[in-house]
Amino acid sequence: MDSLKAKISEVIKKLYGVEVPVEFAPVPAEIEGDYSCNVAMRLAKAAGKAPRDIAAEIIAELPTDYEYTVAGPGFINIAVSGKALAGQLSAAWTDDYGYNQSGAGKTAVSEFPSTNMAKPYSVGHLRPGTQGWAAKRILEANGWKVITDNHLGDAGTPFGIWATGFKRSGKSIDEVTIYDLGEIYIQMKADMKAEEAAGEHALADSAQDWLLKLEAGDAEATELSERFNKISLDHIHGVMKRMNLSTDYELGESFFVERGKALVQKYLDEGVFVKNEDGSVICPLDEFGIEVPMLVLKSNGAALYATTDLGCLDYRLHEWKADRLIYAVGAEQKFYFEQLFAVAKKLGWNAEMQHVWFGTIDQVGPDGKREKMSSRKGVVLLEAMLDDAEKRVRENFAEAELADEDVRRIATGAIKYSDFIADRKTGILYDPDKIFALTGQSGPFCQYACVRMRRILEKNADFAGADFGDYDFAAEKGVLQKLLEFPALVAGVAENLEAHRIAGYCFELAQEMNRYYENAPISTAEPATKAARLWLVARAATVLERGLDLLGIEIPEKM
RNA sequence: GCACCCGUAGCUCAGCGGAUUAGAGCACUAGUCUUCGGAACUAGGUGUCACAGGUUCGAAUCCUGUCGGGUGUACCA
Repeated sequence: MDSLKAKISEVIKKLYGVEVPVEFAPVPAEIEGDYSCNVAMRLAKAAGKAPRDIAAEIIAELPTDYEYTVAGPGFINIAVSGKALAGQLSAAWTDDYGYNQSGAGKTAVSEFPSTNMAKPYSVGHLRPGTQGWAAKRILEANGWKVITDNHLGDAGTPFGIWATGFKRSGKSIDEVTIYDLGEIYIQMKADMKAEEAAGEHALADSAQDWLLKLEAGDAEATELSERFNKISLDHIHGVMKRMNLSTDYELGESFFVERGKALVQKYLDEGVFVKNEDGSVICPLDEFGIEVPMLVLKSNGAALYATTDLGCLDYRLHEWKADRLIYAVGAEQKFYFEQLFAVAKKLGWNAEMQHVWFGTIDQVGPDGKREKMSSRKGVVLLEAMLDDAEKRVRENFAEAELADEDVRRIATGAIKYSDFIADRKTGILYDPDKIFALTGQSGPFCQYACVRMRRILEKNADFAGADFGDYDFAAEKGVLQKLLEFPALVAGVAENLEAHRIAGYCFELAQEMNRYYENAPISTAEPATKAARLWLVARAATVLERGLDLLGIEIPEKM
């Protein structure tokens, strides 16, 4: 089809002397043709002619390998035979079909899930993980080298709050679990809020003290921090393993404290940053149209998120030589990242910096209204969600006698896919019955389609690769068109990291296959037909698996 | 106040630079099949695409305004 596009461009240039982007779109089922092209309408104004007349003129110049019709207001509809489509797929097929090398030689860093070590892994950290992982896989499919880094929240105020609350609780460090620590943290946050409202600040001061002690290398603070971090990290690793997520690095905030502070001093000396009377340091951003300057050092001299993030940014750009930085973080931090990226620009740091933000996870509140999930309202923990998902899978697939690993694959497949149904910018409504749905547009539906294809291929393995003569591929047109779309889709989502378009594609392909089986029997077909159909199924299976892989969704052995 | 995001079917959401009769899933109803794996497939929609203007041969899509919801707005992360 690419050669036809080029030919159309050529004809347009010859006839009208202009260049117009030529794209093909699928045609609605009721209308004759397989692809439609709207160039005639785009040309109408420049050419000063009616779109339908232009379409006719263009068609007269085109090769006769295809059938053309002028439809509607001036679409050129192109009819392609199934055989021609099969020929195209065959010609385009390689071992890495769907992938490309547009990012070859370039390095990206994808930051996720940036877990807050103060609390147990909650549903709130679900999206950073799924979206950040998809960003990594999508870029890799486009030839990028991708470094992943879990930017752990292991420094800053949370430690101070933790330490203060922990000492107050009187608990033993050898007994506390991540759940205890999470409760302590949440209680402390509430108490501090009440304290602030009362005009007091004993707890806040204590938290700041602990923080300063830690940064100064105080022995007790260091030990507490290490113990807390180990408990938290073990927990995070456990949950990530169940989700089949991992990162190459876990350079937490604490790793960047010194680097960040040194940078602040450096740019303070150079006059880029400004010191306030109270001792805090800011970076003015007026020239970027941002009225609120970025605070890069607290008045007491302690680092804050911006300090460590600046150090981190510097590290990624200059140590890892990154060309592109991806931050999979919620929408609440949009303004923060606008500031951060502006600071980087001001410092002359050049790289593509992208905040891959996403909407909140909402729930239905007691009043029946949709509201944001939050710790105070009783947050759903990811471990509990995974347990629930696995329980539902076991119940629903009781007859299949699934292996534990397959149960896990299906459960996480359902959870992950639900995150990719909508555009990442759209908030998600947490509804367990919908997330764990096994029918309709869901992860299990797609996984099932893969398993089914694999089984068909296995059972008919002896026919694979056999000659399929002059089979017409008439029944396969829908699937073939879908398969031919895949490479452009993978390339198309690389810029804005729109994983939901991959998810939609996987569903459509799975659905297309289900329709296909209805009227195209395989095992009972004539040898040539059978070989042809197995050839198609093998390719569809590969594409569907690759699509799901980009979303981090695994395929179970059986289900 | 200002900035950003959003408003599409009963519900949850697609609709990528404007284009053929605005789609999918869920739910509901009725069918199909002696099932290569039925968790399937087929059929069934009277939607002021929040509202009002504008640009255009053509607007859910672009522009302006209004209303409604969400998020953010320096010592939290």
